[in-house]
Amino acid sequence: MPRDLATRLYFAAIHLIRKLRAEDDKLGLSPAQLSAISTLVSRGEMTLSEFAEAHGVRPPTITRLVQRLEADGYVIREESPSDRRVATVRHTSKAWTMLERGASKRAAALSQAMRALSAEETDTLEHAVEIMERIGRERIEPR
Amino acid sequence: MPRDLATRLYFAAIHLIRKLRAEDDKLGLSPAQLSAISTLVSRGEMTLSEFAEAHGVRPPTITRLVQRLEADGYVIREESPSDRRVATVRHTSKAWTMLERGASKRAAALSQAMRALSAEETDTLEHAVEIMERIGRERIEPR
DNA sequence: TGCATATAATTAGCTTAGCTAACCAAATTA
DNA sequence: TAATTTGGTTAGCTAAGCTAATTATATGCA
Repeated sequence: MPRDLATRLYFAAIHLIRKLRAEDDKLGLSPAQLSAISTLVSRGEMTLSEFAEAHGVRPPTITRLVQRLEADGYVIREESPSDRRVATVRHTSKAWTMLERGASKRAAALSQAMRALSAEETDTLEHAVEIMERIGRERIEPR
Repeated sequence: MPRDLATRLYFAAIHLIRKLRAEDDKLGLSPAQLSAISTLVSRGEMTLSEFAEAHGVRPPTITRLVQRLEADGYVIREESPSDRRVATVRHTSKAWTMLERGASKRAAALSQAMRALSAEETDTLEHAVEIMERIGRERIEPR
């Protein structure tokens, strides 16, 4: 197994997420929908192109995702008055409420594992999450 | 945005992964295939049921995934001699080589972000990854 | 022994998420 | 004004996930 930090972080993140996915099923949202909503909530209103970039997918994928999320009441689409080609999206209060509800489910699912952590380990994780959040927001340029 | 640690860790992990996904495309493997291979490599030979559980999917999904991975030369299936219902899987050297190759791609993609980290932040991340790896291996019981 | 039940995996058939290519409509530029 | 560029959508495909039903082998018990 490759041992560089980037790779270990990557696979640790993947496996952790796959573990928790079952919990999210109970919210009635797919992983992609949940991830998209969390991006929108943390970054605020965006155009569809910006949303696609932030979510890491191609435009057609965002078009369909937003159609679904709008139909389900999690986001609102608006046409830009200045440029009629452009559409913007923002989240609804329902989206926020849903994330809150999911938070308690995930916390419950992780509570056993989390309880076993020392205060020092919790601090480490806390700090690491800040770093990961920062990296996750950065743009990685294609080569 | 909900602010408990479990949720922040979860979304930070999701967004980080989605960022790096484009890199993995170049390996010619889907995220699910890559994740499955990394699980198999780190845990060693397993039955299909165990593999499904470890990978976090239902049996039919593993059946198809393994068919694909076997056809592509990343895993080998074997029938259990003691119980003819059971099949086991293990990874090939090709799987290992591919992970190595992916590691350098990811490292390159992250290098910009990683270079910006202080030694102390790298340490924090290193330690946090160990914790995440541990949590990721634990079984989360359904309720 | 022999039948009933349990277990491991597969097959069938569905939905969602991703992609590229092709397209439409609005904005910009020559 | 015509040509080009840009933002988004449509069409059509593949892969990954699911549940329900099926097949084949093991196990348990009368």
